[in-house]
Amino acid sequence: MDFGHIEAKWKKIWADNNLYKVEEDPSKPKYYVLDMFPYPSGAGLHVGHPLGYVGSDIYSRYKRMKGFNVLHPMGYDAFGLPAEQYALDTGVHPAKSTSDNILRYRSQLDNIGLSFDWSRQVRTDDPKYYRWTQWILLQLFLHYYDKTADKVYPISQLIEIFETEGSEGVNAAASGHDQFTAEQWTGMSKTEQSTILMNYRLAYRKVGYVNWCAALGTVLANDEVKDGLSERGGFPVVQKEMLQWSLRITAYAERLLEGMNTLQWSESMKTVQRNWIGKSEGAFINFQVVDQPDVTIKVFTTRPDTIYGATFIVLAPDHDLVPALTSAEKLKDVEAFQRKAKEKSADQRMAGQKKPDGMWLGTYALHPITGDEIQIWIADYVLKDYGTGAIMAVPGDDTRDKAFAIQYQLPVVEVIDRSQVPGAEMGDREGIMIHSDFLNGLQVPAAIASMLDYLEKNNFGTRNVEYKLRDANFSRQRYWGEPFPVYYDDAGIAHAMEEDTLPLELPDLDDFKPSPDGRSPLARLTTWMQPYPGITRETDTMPGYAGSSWYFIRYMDPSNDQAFASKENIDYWQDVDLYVGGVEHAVGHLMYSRFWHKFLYDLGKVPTQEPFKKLVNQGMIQGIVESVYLFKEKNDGKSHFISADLVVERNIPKEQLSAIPVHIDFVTDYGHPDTHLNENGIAAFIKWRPEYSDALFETNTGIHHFADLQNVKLHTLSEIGKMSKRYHNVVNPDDVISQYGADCFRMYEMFLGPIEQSKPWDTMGIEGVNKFLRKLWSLFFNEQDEWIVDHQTPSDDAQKALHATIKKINEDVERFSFNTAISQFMICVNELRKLDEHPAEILEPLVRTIAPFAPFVAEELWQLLGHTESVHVAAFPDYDEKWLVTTSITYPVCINGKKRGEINLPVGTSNAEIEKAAMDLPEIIKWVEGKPIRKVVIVPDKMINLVI
RNA sequence: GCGGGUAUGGCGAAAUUGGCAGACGCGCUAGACUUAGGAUCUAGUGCCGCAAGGCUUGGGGGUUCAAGUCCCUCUACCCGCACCA
Repeated sequence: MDFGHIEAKWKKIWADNNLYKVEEDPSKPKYYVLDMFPYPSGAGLHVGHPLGYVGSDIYSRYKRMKGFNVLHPMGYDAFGLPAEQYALDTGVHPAKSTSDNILRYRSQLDNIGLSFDWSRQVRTDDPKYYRWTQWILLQLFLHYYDKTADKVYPISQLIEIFETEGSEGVNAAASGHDQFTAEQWTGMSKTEQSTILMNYRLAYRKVGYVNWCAALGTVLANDEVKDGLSERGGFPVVQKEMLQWSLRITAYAERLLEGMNTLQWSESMKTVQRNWIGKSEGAFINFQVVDQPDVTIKVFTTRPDTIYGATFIVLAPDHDLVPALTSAEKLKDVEAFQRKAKEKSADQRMAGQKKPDGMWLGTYALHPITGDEIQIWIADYVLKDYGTGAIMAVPGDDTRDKAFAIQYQLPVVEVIDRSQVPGAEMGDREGIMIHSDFLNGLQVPAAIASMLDYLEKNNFGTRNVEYKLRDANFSRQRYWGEPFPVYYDDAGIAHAMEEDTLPLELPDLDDFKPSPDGRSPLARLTTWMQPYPGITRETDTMPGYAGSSWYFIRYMDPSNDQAFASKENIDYWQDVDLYVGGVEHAVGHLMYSRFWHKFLYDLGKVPTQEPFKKLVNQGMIQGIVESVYLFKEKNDGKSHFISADLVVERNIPKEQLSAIPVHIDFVTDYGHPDTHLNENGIAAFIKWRPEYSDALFETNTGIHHFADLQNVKLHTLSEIGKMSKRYHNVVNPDDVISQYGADCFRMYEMFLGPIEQSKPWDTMGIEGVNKFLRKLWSLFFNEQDEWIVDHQTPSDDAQKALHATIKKINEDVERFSFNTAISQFMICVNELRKLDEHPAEILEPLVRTIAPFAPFVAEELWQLLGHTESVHVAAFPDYDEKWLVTTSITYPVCINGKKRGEINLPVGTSNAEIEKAAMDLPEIIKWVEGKPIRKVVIVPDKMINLVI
């Protein structure tokens, strides 16, 4: 079998015939299988990337053969930080490097034999594409969200309301709560009006604290920041006040939460999104300030029932009311505290978790119910941007408040008795209220309800729902992204560009480096920034997730220049039936896409509320990281390596050693616990890293100098880790394919284990799949390479093997269990080889069954079987029950659940006969030893159990 | 700390509804063929035991005629969020 020849041949024929091109066809049911499109990074694909692609490809091919009209497209997420960062690293213009990388990706993807309809390819950096990204952004800019109707309306409609009724009747998602009459509105200047409208637009510009990453020279969204570092590159991120574009995703918080209930996503994926949205229900409660009747502090709490335990108030250090609430004698100290708090990085604040830091403002508030005077504090454990930035502290039932109260010796009042609830802890919604006046004796949930009613009836507060979800920052001070289709007039008022002037193309720029001062590279191009007097363009660009938030719709109608996709095509393809991609997009891409999709739904542009019905998260393929140990400090001035087994033996602390990742091609037992460098390996290592040319190697045969290596085995440290250039363990699919063929590569990736699971790339097992493919081939050709398929009548056993396989493959593919499907193929082929039959009647449907998995070999065999049409447009075979029915069943006979014998009985034997036959078995008689049988359980077609 | 997940041979794993645990593959062992090999084929391979047999799905307990699967509990590891009021 010459797979290289076969693959080259069919790749060409498929491309020449547009085999995988798909048209809208109302006569067939549609099915949309989508892969997350890749960033075309310079590193190319490694064997981990195609894991999901192969899975979705098998499913697509299977669905196609099952009669579905399958949309299975691919494209490139070409804009954004990764592409630009690569361009910066290499000094090549992003447009060029991106195009080069795309060519490389394409060739790698083609090598795997993926059935993408390339005529539908999209590139987010193509002006024909980002024209519509800009168009959607404009729609966001030109609409606001009405919370009463749960719908979006044009901003022009909001202006009409303001002109006729003022802000009174407006219940919209907004940044502020402006209150004005119609007269006041019409009396405002254009600038004032524009500022107010910005508070309502779904895409808006606002001054605020943002995640500024100086090393990357740009602002980042919350999901792009991990533990105070940028997700990309791991650079420090600080809070900086800047004028920025944002998207009002918070308007959709509740719908994003609710929509999840209809989705077939993994529980963990849904949980991550739910946590990110972070809904909590509770109440705002107002606290009057003593001696300042016109000042109230509004706190948010989810536990209004504990209000009798509220013994002090805590504000965030940067809360707006702090200056007004600080007494004269405390002013200096408070200001110093505020400065200190502001300087603290995220890390330091986390360290402060154990030791709360706070200060009394010197003033008091009135407890709304008891009328007690309680102290007002600031503390860094209260965050400005959650709730109201102020809390009522209940040290009796909140661990943080309690720690704080102990630290500063503030009063503690217990309000819940949990002595009757074993295992319940502070903060749990269990127990009985105490020291709480009319709530006393109530269970916590009842007390919450009762207190909410009480607060609202007496105007002490109102019910409220809070979300952790923040509006998404949408400005990047970078070159490689979509320009904003907006301009500013001389008054600084933002205006939407006219739709028919789109796209606003990204100008060519040679110096695209970010600037450390936060100005976008585009600002250097003054002729572009100010094309006409009185018009200034936005020089920030959109973030990476802009183009990826809607690309799946563009595939439905990729070359449309009248709309982002035609209504007919969207109505036909509807939504993505199956989306395959990595878990790393849990809160970024998947959240933004759902948000944009819901917005487009509200505009009446798409027919579904959710874009991705079913989501499968493929695992990562990990690499084996091999390292050699080097002592960090040895006083002889030489590098001193030590074998990993000695490190364990002598229990050498890891701090004294550094592990240096090594290339492993020159080592014998790749990836196994006893992996080592032998003499040749060490020689190769020294050649590769000449700085170690006079190193010493300590092994269990003593200390060796490089010059006199003999019988040396330097054991390495084998760990499972990321596949990365750094660890010299990247496996390129092209290399695997050239050695074993694409079909073998595809099947092996699937055979490795369940698709959702992460697993190390272990080359040992690939031989098994390779062997299987050769065995498959040997059903068609003998050792002399002669065609041996005949037209004899197949045996019943052969029929049974085939039809059992078809049935199992059907079930396994439907539930995405490709590893078990491949096992079944192996069983089937072994069976047929044993039977030594080669009937076309069996082999023809077998080829069709295996075609989604091994498209090249199947196609070749299909042609050899005399077909002129591709196997990939043939029908997936149906199995025939008649070959699967059995005439007799072998029952295991158990005594008390333990198998003691076996009995073969014809189908349809009555229970009484089965029972009698079982008890007459000699083994059973031996085991029963005449003891009475208490009970006989017969599970139909399964087993017989006797209870003695 | 909160939330989610996982745990099965030497290894990757299977067991779809509570019904013969370990399919399939790797590795290993023995044998055949051999220009002596990282090829191919055949057989064996969970553990203990000479055997009969016993034990076995992270540990402990429970429900059931029957538990990898259901319930309780403990442990370890992985992932996400993290002063969210």
